[in-house]
Amino acid sequence: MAAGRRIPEATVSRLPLYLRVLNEANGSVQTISSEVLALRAGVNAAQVRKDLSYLGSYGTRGVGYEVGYLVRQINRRLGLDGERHVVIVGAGNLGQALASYGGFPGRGFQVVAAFDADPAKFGRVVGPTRVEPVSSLAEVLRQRAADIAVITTPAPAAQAVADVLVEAGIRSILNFAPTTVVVPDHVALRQVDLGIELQILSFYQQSLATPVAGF
Amino acid sequence: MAAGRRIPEATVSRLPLYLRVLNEANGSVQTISSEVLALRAGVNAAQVRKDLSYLGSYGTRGVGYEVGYLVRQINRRLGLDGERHVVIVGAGNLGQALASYGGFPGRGFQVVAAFDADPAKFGRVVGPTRVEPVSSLAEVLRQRAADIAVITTPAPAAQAVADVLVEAGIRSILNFAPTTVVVPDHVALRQVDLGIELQILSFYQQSLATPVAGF
DNA sequence: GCTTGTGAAATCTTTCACAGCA
DNA sequence: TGCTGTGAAAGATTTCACAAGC
Repeated sequence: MAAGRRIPEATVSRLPLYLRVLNEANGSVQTISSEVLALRAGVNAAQVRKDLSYLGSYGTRGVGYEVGYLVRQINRRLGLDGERHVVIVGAGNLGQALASYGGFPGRGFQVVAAFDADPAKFGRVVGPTRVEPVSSLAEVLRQRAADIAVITTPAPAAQAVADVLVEAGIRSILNFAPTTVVVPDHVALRQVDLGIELQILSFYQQSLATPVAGF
Repeated sequence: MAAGRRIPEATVSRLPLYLRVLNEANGSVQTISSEVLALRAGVNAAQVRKDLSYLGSYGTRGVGYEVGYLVRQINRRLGLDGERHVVIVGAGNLGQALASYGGFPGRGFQVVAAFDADPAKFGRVVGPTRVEPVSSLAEVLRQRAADIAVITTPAPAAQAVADVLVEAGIRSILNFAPTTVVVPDHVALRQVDLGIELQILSFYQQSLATPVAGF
């Protein structure tokens, strides 16, 4: 009954997590209950049920959710049906790491190109492809029907790269450069700052330490 | 007046973002208004003011916030005063990328060791250190007074590594392996799954595409 | 006049609790 | 009986709007 509704942002951010748990469980079990799924995902069971209810009524009362079927529904709803072509701009350490990242192929993401501004890196093998000059970006993007671009350049280059990507017609950008880039409304943008993760962790650590009274 | 209160989780997750903007602005201006800070951080100005009010009343009405002073207050509140020693477990591509990640040194994080299970990698230079055998983990952790551990191993090894880390007395863990690890309550844990970022991006892209009517 | 700091309102998210169905 | 699906309650977060202060 909730099937047609808009999915809350908080739910969207948890669906990939459920997907991960479901894929790990797949093969060993046919069905999974909200309770088990919640336990493995580290959330509350009611939350799992509410989240999944936004996709539709895909569970069976008294039984649980059919794993394979649920995986397909979540994938469909996240827009992860087909294979997606990813290009990586910036073949430094992080770019190389992502190009050969194990978590991509199994999830439908295929790295089809990697770029860098440094001629010394041209031709070097990174993951399933080779480094190409950033000047050929626009052309290669079209040739290989790229869907998603990942920016792993140093911060000062990020905005210029984003501009070229947008100009070349890319619609999704994942930015790992530790600086904010601005894109037009029709481009989906997600920013990830690895340094920030460590800073937040520091706060958690501190707030765990402060009120401790156990012995 | 709000200075002593508990800081909401949502606020904590934005403070590092403000820190980034402030550090970029530092030097070129003395003070910054909530409006400018909000614009550059991509949030609402009222939100910036409310967030900063949890730290105390550090702004000046009619003027704004003194940049250097605000940076120090945020750092202090996040527990980022001193230098923190980071060890990286798993010297694959991602581990190497993090070891030489530019975003760490300027933020007070120093990589003091890197480990791997593969003897072929022992001694290899990664960032400011060399790869050591994971069997020496506990000993090295204590020797170099490590504060934070980053797990960049393949998924199957992550839990075992986390167990060793906890046993060796580490109090903060950042896990990049695409699997959930479990640690005792007194350990601060943060999980980052790079694949999930791409999946969420796919959803955004799709939801942008769906209701479009512009021309 | 300009910008902060903050109650109060609006909105979003989580959790509860139980009816409904296999 | 067991587990989903979901209204309704509780809680958290965001936004508004304006008094207070430089």
